Amino acid sequence: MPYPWPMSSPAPAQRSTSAYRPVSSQVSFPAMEERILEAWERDKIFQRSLTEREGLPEWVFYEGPPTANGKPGLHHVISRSIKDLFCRFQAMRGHYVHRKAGWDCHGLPVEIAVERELGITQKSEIEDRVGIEAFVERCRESVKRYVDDWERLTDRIGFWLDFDDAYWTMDPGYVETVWWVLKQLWDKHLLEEDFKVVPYCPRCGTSLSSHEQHYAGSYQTVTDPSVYVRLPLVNEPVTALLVWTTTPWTLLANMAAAVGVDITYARVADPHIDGKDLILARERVEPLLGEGVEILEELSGSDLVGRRYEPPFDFVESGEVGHTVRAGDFVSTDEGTGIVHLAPYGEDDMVVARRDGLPVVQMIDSTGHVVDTADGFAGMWFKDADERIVEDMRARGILFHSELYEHSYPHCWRCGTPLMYYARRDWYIRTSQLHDQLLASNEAVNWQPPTIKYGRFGDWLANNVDWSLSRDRYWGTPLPVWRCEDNHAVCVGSRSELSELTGEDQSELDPHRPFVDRITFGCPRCGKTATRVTSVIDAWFDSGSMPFAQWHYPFENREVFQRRFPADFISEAIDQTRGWFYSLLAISTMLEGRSSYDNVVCLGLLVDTEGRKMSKSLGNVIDPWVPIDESGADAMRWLLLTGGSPWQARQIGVQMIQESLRKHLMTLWNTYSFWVTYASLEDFDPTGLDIDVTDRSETDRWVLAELDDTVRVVTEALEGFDPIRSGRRIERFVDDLSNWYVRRSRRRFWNTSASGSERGGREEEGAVGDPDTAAAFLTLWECLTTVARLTAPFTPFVADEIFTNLTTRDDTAPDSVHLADWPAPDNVRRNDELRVRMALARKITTLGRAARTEAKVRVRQPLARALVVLPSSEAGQLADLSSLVAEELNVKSVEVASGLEELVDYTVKPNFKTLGPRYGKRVGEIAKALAGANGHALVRDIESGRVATLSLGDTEVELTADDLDIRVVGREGFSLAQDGPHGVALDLDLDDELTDEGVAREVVRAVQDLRKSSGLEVEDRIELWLVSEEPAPRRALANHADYIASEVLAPALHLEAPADASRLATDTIEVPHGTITAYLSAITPG
RNA sequence: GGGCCCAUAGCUCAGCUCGGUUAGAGCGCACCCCUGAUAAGGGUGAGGCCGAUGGUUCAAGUCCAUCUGGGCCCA
Repeated sequence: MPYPWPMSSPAPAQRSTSAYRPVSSQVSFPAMEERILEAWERDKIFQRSLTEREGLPEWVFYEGPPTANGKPGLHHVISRSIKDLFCRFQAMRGHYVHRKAGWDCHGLPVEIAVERELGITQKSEIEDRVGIEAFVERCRESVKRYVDDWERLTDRIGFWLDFDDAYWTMDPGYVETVWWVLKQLWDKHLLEEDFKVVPYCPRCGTSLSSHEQHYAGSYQTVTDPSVYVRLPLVNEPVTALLVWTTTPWTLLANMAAAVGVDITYARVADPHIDGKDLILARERVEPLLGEGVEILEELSGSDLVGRRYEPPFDFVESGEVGHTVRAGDFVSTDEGTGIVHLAPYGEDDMVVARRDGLPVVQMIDSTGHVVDTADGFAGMWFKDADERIVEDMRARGILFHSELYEHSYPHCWRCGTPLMYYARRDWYIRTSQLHDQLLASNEAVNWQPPTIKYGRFGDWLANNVDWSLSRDRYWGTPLPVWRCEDNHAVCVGSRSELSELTGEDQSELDPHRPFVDRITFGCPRCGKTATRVTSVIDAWFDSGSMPFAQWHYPFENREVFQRRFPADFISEAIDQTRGWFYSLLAISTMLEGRSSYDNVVCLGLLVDTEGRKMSKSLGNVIDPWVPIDESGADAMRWLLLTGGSPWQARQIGVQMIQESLRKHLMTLWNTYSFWVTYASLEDFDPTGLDIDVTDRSETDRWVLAELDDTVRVVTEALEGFDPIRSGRRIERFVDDLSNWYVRRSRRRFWNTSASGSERGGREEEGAVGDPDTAAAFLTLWECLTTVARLTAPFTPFVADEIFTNLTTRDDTAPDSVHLADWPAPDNVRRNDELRVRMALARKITTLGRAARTEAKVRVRQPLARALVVLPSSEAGQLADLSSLVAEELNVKSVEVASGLEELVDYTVKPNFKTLGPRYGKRVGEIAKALAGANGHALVRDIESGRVATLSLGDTEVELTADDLDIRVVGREGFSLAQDGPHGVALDLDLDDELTDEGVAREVVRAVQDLRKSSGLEVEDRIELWLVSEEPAPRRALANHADYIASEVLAPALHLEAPADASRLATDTIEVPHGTITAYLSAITPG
């Protein structure tokens, strides 16, 4: 049998009842994953993970629909992995977990991509040059363009999602449900038209909702002119109002100036122009003009109200009240001058304009350019006009001061154009009326991490403003409102309703522009022709309607909707707080009076190794296919899911993924490979084998106790949506399994393997002669199959590879780990006492190794004794495990030291945890007293079970073992490895016997090396010659010939030189007091 | 300007909910071991005033306040 086996193994579910799939310790994870994907596909494992769990309680997951108009990046992998993790976990926990895919199709991002393709720079070109129908058709194509990439990546990383039954927000059925949702709101008077100042993107030609405006990255730091302008009073030309603005272009449309009626103003001399005065808030005099400026007169705000000033530009007719001072309660003296210039570009401004009847004249058109009537500025881009406006005012002497001002300013979240605030008529959802209900809905949601709930998200809800719904665009769900010339409006909630209104069958209607725009009908109230308002709606409203619209509810699937509302679980990145998390919550609160999700895992952003957020524009996005092809999806998932808090911004690099492969997955794989290698040699079959846990060795019982603890911790952590705690526990267990259990138990697995391959006829199948060997095989098998199930939600591929292979002989086992049940805790395995004892044994071992390192004595050299210092209460714990410790340290005996008091000192410190509450402030005195006390005497008292007493001047303090923290310290000249109350010293005296044994082990090692370098297989027999000139090595060889022969599988061992050494493999071995030369050749069977 | 988050070893991160006097892991580094898991693996060690200051407390990486720096969100 060749070893290692080639990796041309068959794919998983091709079961054989006779043999395990060979496992190489050198494995290509990406290739293995590809094979498993094929097997899943072939055996329909995903479908069966659903059908086989039909009837179980549902655990409802909602997929947040991505817009597939770009390639998915690594930051998408993390959220898809998290979704998959909890879905798989809950499925194995005994739930039916439906996983319907979804695609977000509508909206500005799609339109902008198409505009770029078509070279469109002006919104008007869409209607004039391209035509709405053709444009919309391009949009429809564009959203499908990257769907393949998304499906491929989703599939490759093992995120099970039902793409065949995906919802598309552009489907007529989906749109119809959205119309139905809107109609519900209409009937509740929550959908209304209103005239407001809104953030408006002049390039896209549409207003933005507040959550779009506040979308991640939309605020950018920009430098704008900050100007102070003189507005001379008409009947008192020597005096000018001083106003401040950072948007000079708004001055073109100045309509009035506002003051606070309760603010005190001051008239001061204009420092730049002799004989002229300025008026500004008294509090602003010093910050703006410096100290020591003489106040010529104090005025109250109300004194100023009504006074007329000369406008900065004469494009706006003053009328009755234009260009006069108005009262405004929003005026503050925190910055500026305390006098606010009013223009139709601010919410506050418009309130005053409406109240006082100010002249509202738009000086900027809807494309962001200055209108024709503005002589000298006409046609300029509004931001570009700033500079010329400043110069113009400077030339006319009304500019008091100008400087550059750095501040953050909102930009269009998709095209990057600076936004304008613009007074417009738009459609709104009155979410602000639902303030309390929204907060109540949020109250019932479990947020992970919890801080979002009352922090970022709660704040957002508390400051909720009406949802600006309408967009003057083309590719979106059309707002289903028709209106006649008398302003009678009808909201249409379904296609059948539209059929009734029009008297024509509209069931086949494509509910998009321009088709819906062509539909008109007689107004039900007045009979005049009603046409649709041209707006489409915010695409966030589409995705927020998905709990309803993904099922085309209520037109179909009423029962399905009931069953799958609300979701148990959703997860997206933190940038969705104002996006999907909000739209879902708002819509379901309005319709169902509650949140549409119970648990939400909110992910942090991925940042690159320089701490910058990964984004397309920075070009620092990691292509997920690179790590997938290099290290595999499991390694990537493991790192993303367990390598740090998913909700914290994290730095990720490709080399970290390789590390996670090597460190964790390879350890697991090697352990698995180890089992399969020897189980194959032994023909071991665990099926039906049952060895009572209590009948197994201490090491077996220990590892099963650790396994049981792992099951408990991982289950609890995943129930609480904590992937990091569960991942760490799995990682630790795999490490324990590999580096302690397997290392300690290795020999038990090849106990009989020397004869295994020579057995002519196979014995009873699956029989392993030695019960201890069988117990070891079974124990490791139980650990591996259980770990496979625990890690299945994290690393679905390697878990399935391990699980299917290890259960290959069990016809009753599921065909995939993903069809298996989650492991349950087992009280028979549970053994915390043993876990504590083993921890102690490992601690002593660690100290022993440190002592060896210190003494520079290699582990192969046996030593007579290890002397262990530990509290007497622990001596019993070590007793059963001392042979294990002796073996690990290669010492003949482990002795608990007594009478070592001359060799060690003790430092005794108080255990503050117990003494603190009892003695409070006096704890310090106790510590001081202990430091000066006789350590040996105290320890003697404690060790002998007496209560130690300590005198604190006036009081006696009684101390038990629990109250003291005793640490050993090696006395000078005595080498002792120590940690806390534990210490290990080694007896370094070597007699001939020990030395000889060391020589023997050195020889074994060298011969094993030689076997290997000669290309022998592990089970090959050899003929061996060992020769030395010196007496000491010769004695060692003679004494240990049998041991050496059996260790290196040398039935023929000669302690003399071979007759003809020319064709033999050879090596010279350095040993104490001489050298040994070894020659070997393989014994050919037969 | 306001809110939230973060700051722990050279690097990437745990620990903080619930305070206990010796703060952990991996990577990297140094030295060593193992050689029947082997293009692996293991051990030992060096490396931290836990961002700063102040407070609460017998006791603070952990709780509170302020500040600094970084990030995110908002005005």
